[in-house]
Amino acid sequence: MPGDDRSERVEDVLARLRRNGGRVTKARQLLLEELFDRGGHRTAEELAGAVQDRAPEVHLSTIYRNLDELERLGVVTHSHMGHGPAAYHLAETAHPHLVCERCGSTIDVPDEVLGGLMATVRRRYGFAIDPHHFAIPGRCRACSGDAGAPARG
Amino acid sequence: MPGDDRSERVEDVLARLRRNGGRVTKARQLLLEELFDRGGHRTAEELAGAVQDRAPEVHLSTIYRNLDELERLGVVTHSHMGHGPAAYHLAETAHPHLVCERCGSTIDVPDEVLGGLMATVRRRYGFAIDPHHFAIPGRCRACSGDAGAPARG
DNA sequence: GCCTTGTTGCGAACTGCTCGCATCTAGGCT
DNA sequence: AGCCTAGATGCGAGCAGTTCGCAACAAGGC
Repeated sequence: MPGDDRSERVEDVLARLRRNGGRVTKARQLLLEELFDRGGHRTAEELAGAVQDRAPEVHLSTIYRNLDELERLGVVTHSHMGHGPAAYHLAETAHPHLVCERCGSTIDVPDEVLGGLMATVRRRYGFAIDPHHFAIPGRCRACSGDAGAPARG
Repeated sequence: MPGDDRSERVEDVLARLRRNGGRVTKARQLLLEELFDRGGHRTAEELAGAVQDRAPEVHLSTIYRNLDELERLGVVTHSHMGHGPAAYHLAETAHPHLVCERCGSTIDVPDEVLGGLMATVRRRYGFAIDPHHFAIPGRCRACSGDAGAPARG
């Protein structure tokens, strides 16, 4: 079972939190369990929903605050996926995203796909791209095939 | 004077608008003049301000609606520059942007900088990147030099 | 000039997120 | 076990950016 690994990791983060003068609360525990359990990208709202299944009193603003805190600790990061809400995920599993502007589907790509661009931009402009913070918009295979009416501007 | 050229281009768009069953209104005229006159990237609010200098009654929502309309006509596009408001500009002058997450400065780069990435992603995933719709975040030369406290998360 | 229909001004609504504040509680100290 | 204090929470209000509904308005074909 990877569950043990999971709770070990959760404990780990909670310990780090405590060492930094933070406290271990139910909201934090549940949020971390969610994050380590299911991984993937989830919006703050989705995470709040999942946490609220087990502790309905946890407020969305608490989720945001805790995600912020965890981001400061380097445990999670968020990426902006197109026009909608941001997606949060474990920092260690971060990777660039392609998101289709028409159907909304996302494709996870390995870091190395951006390697060339990052090198070029660093060389030419001294600019260090943050490859995970934003999604790369465009049209997926299916949606660039049919030139039909766009699903959204 | 490039003014002649400008008003010619404005007339052109207005004619196209009319041909599509649209009407030429003061708000549209002024907005187009702003866009063709100064170019660059400007937020809806900035454009509204500029238009309102000459016609104070023009409402921000009218600016949004007209920018939408002009986008549908292919005259303007918008890009999302980091966390703030969107930047609108003439479609013909669109180009990718690098924006520094720390100091907010932006660097305009030529399309060809993204050429390699676009080719790779098209080949590997059949995904057609829209290179202008989102800014590429990271750290500019100055801000990646000093590793100091980030100006924002 | 008239009429039709696209456009406008206005404010209210909406989304995604942040803040202020009174209350609560984790957890170190005893 | 109980106390205390500072961090965390719940809640609602607030905010930025944008969209919407609607009655009033006006462009431009007739």
